[in-house]
Amino acid sequence: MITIYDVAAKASVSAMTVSRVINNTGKISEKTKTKVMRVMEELGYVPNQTARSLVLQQTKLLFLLITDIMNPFYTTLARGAEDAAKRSGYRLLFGNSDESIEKEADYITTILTTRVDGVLVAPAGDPSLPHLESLRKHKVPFVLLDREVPGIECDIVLGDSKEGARMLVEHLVAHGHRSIAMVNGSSSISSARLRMQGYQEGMKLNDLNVDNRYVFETSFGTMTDLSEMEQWIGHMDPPPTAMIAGNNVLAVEAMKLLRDRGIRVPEDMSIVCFDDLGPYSELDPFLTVAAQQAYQFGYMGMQMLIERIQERETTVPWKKIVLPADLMIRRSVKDIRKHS
Amino acid sequence: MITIYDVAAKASVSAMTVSRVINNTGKISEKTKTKVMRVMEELGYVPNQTARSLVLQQTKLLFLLITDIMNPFYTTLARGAEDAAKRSGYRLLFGNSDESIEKEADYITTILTTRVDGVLVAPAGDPSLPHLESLRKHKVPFVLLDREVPGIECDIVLGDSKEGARMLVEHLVAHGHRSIAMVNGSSSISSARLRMQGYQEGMKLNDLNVDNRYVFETSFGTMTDLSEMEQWIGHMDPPPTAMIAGNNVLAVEAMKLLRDRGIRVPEDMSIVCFDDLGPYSELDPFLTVAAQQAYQFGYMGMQMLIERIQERETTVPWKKIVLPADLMIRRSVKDIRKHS
DNA sequence: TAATTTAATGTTATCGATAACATTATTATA
DNA sequence: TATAATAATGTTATCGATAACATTAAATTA
Repeated sequence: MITIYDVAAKASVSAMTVSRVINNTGKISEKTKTKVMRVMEELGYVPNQTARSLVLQQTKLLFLLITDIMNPFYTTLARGAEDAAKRSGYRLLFGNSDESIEKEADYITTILTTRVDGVLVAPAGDPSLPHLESLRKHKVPFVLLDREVPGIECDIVLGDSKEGARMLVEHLVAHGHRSIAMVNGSSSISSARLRMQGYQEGMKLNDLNVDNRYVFETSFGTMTDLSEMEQWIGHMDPPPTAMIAGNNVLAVEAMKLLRDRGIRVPEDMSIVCFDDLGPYSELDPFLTVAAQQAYQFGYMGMQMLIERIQERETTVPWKKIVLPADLMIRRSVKDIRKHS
Repeated sequence: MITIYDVAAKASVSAMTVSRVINNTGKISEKTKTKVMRVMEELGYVPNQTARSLVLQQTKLLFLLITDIMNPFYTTLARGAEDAAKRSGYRLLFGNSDESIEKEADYITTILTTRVDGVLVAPAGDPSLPHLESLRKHKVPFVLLDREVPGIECDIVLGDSKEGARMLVEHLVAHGHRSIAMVNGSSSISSARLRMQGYQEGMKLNDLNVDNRYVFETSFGTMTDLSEMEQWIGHMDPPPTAMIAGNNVLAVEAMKLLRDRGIRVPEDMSIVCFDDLGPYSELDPFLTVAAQQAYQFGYMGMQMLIERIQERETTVPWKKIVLPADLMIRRSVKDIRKHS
């Protein structure tokens, strides 16, 4: 491997001079600069980031930990994070916890040993607390995405889950629905809890009662076992006229199960959900969704992280950004009002 | 930051002894081992991977470079690669070139400076050649995914693009279609070229002629400008009865454009494509596809890469794995045969 | 021209770990 | 008990870069 010393020797200068040329620091004469650059070119020299990181005590690496790489919400978010990282000269490492606390634990270890400069993390849920405490203890700056974790204070980018869910209820009610079910992710996840609250509040505001048999809790993740959900969908009697899904994955899965039973969307059942489907929003039944600004989650989160890293002051208060959800009305809700 | 020396001091041993405990090498007495482990625990010591990488001359980091993080083919592939990497104790860095040679160049620089142990790369196209030559020159082992690059010999995992395309033609012909269009990715990408060849051969085998007005070339990537494609779709006269898309993204985009013009799938136009839609294959129009084994691409590619890294012999010949495409017949093709 | 800046380059120590060799402690054998 | 063998631990050099300080060369000023 070509090192800075090989370059130095061939250019008949010291390693330090080469270093100065590379980093454009200090004073170097035009002549030696040109000579060194030519030699670097000739030898195909590439600086060793590992050695650099060791002495500089920074890796210029950031880490993005998401919970479901198959979910367009997170891939879009990843694009945003990537763009923001690149703009500031950081490179991005990346991991996928699959909504599992155990896999998340592995990644936390990786993060600590890799000495990344900072972490963007969508936590698997409330049990992520010890992981975050571990990051805090080792002074690794981090920003949470999408989910709060009780017990930890930090920078965070959130969606307005409660208001979004209320909005979805209102939309259904406005189209005449009064019997509305809810499939949601685990209640150990803050966004799921808030969506549930928004659903309940929305129902109450419209004098509708929340029937627990119409509420089902499972996992937000792709590739989850669907048998229990299938049971639930088949056993609601009488069936609701509409359903809210806690995220896009659940909506698509619910739809699949409904179709298996010969129930059509939206003719026999209306469905709305949180999060858009990315490029697949164009596929029938054209889901009506409370779209979250996935790209912004990643981009703004990354900006906050980088600011925090570059911050010398440790006294700056934690920042919290709440992004509104945007109702995209498409075609998965049937109007069942009795028109006058 | 807690270093190995802090641990050594507190445990009243040398750094080397601590190192031996960490790596479980050499001989250490039970007593000191326990003591050192307790001290590490107490101090919350985590080894510095950067320092370790510098002396060991390996990072235990691998890099996966894909061309479209929004495409379920690549996210599924990424899952496979991640699983295989983890099984062998490697961590995975990740980048998204967005089908752009320029962004790819940036990532190549990152890869070289980061001194990763190996790279899995889905090249942006034939112009990726210098990037691969650069990896080769710096002795970074790599495995190509999905696309060949003329001029470079290496390990590679491919899909059987030509046969897959022929299969799609056959399927359409079997349903009475004789006027079949093709939207494809750039011909500077080997898989796109082979799919085009498969299409042409399939047509000839059925005594159908390939009308160039029915063939359109654009980019495989999500978020590409669609105006030219829109033009093309609107100007085919007479319109074909069926269309083959070079990948899933193009199929979805084509469908969107068709719908904008009031053309229904499959009633007015049949569509088939390469690559499945992941979780979104359940959304109408239930695309009939030549599904590639995306997860296997990632998993097997990663295995080949790791074998190559651990290989001491440099004489082992390059390996080439060709995975067959699997025809998933769903509902996007209309049967237009005149039944007897 | 000598003295003083300032520009240009070099030397040494360091980051945190481990390899290779060195030493000391312990046990087994003669 | 002396000696060899082995177990346990320690010391030093090294990976490739850069910071901090040191030195030399060139330019400026008195």
